[in-house]
Amino acid sequence: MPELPEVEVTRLSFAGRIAGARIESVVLGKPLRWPLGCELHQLLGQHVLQVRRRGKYLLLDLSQGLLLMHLGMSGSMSFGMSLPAVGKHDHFDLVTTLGTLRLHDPRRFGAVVYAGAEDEAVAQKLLGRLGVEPLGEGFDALLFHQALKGRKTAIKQLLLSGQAVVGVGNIYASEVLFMAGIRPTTKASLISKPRAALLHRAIQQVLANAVAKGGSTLRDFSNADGEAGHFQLEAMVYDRAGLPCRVCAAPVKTIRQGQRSTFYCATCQKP
DNA sequence: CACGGATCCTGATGGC
DNA sequence: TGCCATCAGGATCCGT
Repeated sequence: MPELPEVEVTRLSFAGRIAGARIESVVLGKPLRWPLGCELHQLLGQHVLQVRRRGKYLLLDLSQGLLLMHLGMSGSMSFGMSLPAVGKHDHFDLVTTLGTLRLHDPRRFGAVVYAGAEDEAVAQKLLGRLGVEPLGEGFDALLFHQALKGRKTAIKQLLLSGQAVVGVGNIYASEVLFMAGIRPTTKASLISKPRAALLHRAIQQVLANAVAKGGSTLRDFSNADGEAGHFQLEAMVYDRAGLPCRVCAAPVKTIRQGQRSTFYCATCQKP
């Protein structure tokens, strides 16, 4: 589910309510992608100072360290004072004085990892090589064009890699390339400066709009209050194979790139 | 190093 | 309670 907009929508839905809370207990379910990396008692009594986001990671700043949370493919969170009983796919409960933050993740590609205050390496390993934030000051059109230079891979797969810019996943990769008029199979190195500028702007606009719409709910994504997103209703090409392009009415095409589905309009998007 | 593919896991869907 | 293949919003690891 979660690309940058869904992660940001999740963050916005509980960050203000958990700030200042004291951790009272932690309940673990089945193993997630990585081990938590600490004993549970190390978390107890710590306070949640604030909730930040880096790429698709949620970062809970604790009194003495950092809790990194990732939603993987199928994760979602809920937050409240009286959540339902722990279910089959609830794998992490952070019980605090202000409510319980719960990670629900059927496929368990998600993760919760603790990085102690003295432990720079843990966070560095997960966050150290991420590209720039698309909605931040550091996302510059010229630098973005530079990042495409020398990359032989298809632009869609480069976007997914998170090396040039973070947060663009499989839905929004197809969407931003449609808005920029660029064929997903185009080699990144062949994209001119003006077209890179179009793509840069499309990334900013599509992601910001998706956050405003509450993200995309294809199957079961919801924010920490259980509310679904609505961006998918206005997707231009994603999951629209064979349907008429919303601009030119030609049928939307679908291909596989790196074992992921890509959607595009062969008329509106040029190689 | 850059690239492409396999891989982790569970559930939904559709063809037979 | 049919069985099997395929696909699903991510990201790491491994071979070339």
